[in-house]
Amino acid sequence: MTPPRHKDTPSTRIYILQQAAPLFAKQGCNGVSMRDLSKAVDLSAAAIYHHFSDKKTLYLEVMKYVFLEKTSLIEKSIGSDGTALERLEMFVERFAQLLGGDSDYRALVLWALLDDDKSRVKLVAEDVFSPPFKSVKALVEEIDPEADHYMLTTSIVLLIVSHFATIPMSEYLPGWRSEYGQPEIVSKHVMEFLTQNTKLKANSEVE
Amino acid sequence: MTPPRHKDTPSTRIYILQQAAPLFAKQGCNGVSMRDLSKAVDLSAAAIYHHFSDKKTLYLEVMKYVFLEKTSLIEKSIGSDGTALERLEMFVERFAQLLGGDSDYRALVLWALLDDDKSRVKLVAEDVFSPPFKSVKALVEEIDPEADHYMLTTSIVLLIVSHFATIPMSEYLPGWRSEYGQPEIVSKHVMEFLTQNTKLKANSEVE
DNA sequence: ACTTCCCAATCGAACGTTAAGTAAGGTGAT
DNA sequence: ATCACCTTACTTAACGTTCGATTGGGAAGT
Repeated sequence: MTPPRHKDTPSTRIYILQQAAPLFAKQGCNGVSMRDLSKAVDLSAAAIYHHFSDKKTLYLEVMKYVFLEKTSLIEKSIGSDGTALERLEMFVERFAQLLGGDSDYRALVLWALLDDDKSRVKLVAEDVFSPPFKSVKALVEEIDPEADHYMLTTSIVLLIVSHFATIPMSEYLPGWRSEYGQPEIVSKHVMEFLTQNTKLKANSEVE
Repeated sequence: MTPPRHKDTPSTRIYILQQAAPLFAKQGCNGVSMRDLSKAVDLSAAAIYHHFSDKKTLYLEVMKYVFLEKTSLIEKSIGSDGTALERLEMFVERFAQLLGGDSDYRALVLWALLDDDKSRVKLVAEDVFSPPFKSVKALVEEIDPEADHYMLTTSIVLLIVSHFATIPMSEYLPGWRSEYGQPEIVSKHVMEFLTQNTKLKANSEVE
């Protein structure tokens, strides 16, 4: 793909963000130079500075772009039809699908976790992850009012994220099979893990 | 702490590794320069090259040092006394204690996951994580012969790791309380998550 | 319609800084 | 006198960023 010069397409800015995302995902902010990036977008480094004030800003904009685009999909996946448990299952499946299909996304989540810049961590947490987290937590509360909702919600989300995030290393662990990287397998496993939990199951059977 | 010059203490090499670990944990390999490191050890940058051939090697040695030291503790924590479930619980507690008490360790695990250098990922996976992973997997097999042992083992380990690894971000999520960072709370939560799973519970009750 | 001007967008070149790594030599214990 | 260990001074390359010049399309004036 070539950069949109002049009036071809509306925004070179977004084109840069899109090309930068996989680079930052693979190598992190420090691992990508403006020259690397300029090659990827087929523009001079100076041209990039016309659209972004500096590298840190660009990196943050990439994060926002990738996260806001994808994370809004997650929230939408928590529909309003069916029981709370069914809706949770729907979320688990869609979220696994999203993470499995976009290795940039899952890598950027890890980079965000390791970010040395506290303000950037805070921004990502509050602006990006808080809304869907709240939604899932509400579901969990509905399913099991007695549980520690924060802990339980975190566990559910982290189980899915980490199964995908650890793929690069999992491949070298004893017993790995390639299908473990498939979203359907992961979401099925996580749901079994959850629904065979008596706490969760009690409310949909005993009552 | 000052560097062990000449004959003060046996090994400057290990002193360097120890001082480098927290730096690499906080900023990653790319985020730490040899100058940063030389200030931290109060030696010239050139002196470091007397002990390590280059930065990549040094980084790998730091990983090995931190991981091998700590991970051998994990394997030892999987004792041979008691039922398989009791031994699993012991592992969960000790592992949580380890992760909770050493933020360098948990950050370095994440850095290892994001490493762009495949050979380094492979080395860490095979030399460091495979042995304890095998031990835990054996426990899981004993507890529930029917389960997908790989998946289940991964989930257990990842639940613990990720609860700690995400602390820097979790603090900004709605509902966070500081005690969620305590190892006892995390291990208790994980064990509840596990033992209330009918699959696992079935074998210690129904049979 | 033609000229004029403007400005976003881009470039190559260069800035000053910092990176990893090297060279050559000094010091002190054995 | 050797050798492990450390120093200062250096090289070379790459970094983020800035500069001044150039381009080409759109708006405005005539």
